[in-house]
Amino acid sequence: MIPDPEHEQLAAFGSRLRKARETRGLNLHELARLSGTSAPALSLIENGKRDLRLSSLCRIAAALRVSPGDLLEESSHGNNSHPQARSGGYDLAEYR
Amino acid sequence: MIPDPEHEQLAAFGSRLRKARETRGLNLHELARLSGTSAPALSLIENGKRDLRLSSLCRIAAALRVSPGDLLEESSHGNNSHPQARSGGYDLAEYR
DNA sequence: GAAATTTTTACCTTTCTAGATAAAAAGACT
DNA sequence: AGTCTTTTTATCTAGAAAGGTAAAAATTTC
Repeated sequence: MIPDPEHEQLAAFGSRLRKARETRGLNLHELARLSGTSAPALSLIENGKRDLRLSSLCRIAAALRVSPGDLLEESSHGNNSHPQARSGGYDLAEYR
Repeated sequence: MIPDPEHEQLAAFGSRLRKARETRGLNLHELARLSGTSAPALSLIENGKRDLRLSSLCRIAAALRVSPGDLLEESSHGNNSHPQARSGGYDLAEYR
């Protein structure tokens, strides 16, 4: 059930998605119709309780008229801050 | 079987991923070990033949020391060109 | 405070990601 | 040519995404 550093990522993604949707003035039902992802699924995703496929992410982003990357980075509207600041949390194996 | 505009997105993602991996001088086996996604799966993903979960995308990006968004936008190394240029192709339902 | 809308949760089913393993194909090196 | 490395493909299995539907919470509106 989502190992935790990942849950953090999904939660952050979810809140950006929610913000983008609300900016658009859409409710879950409307976004569901536009994106092809059901409203219950969207609810889970926005709350960081469900993982989603890249293809779903792209469909949702298209429905919101934002680029897929905008839903992954901070700020939905342009501002590209941290160039290489790895957001932290992740600590996999090291290169060698 | 991936509806097609999506296959295009996945294929584009895959080639950016491959480029990023090769830039890092990693082979599939090494990236598999670093990311937790198996080499066969990575091969399918890089060739646009398999969808992947957002959580997997984030793990892979972390293993490559790039931000997840960098694998979705053009250019794997820093240069953030087109701010809002919707790449085109998508044409879902319209707002109303 | 009741009614309507929106969101969340639950249950069920189908489909697909993803790992493991192995084997085949492709490339690289001597 | 033959060997080693890297990548691709195939098969099998487990587990999770995602849709549908419906019902329960939570918000909003009158």
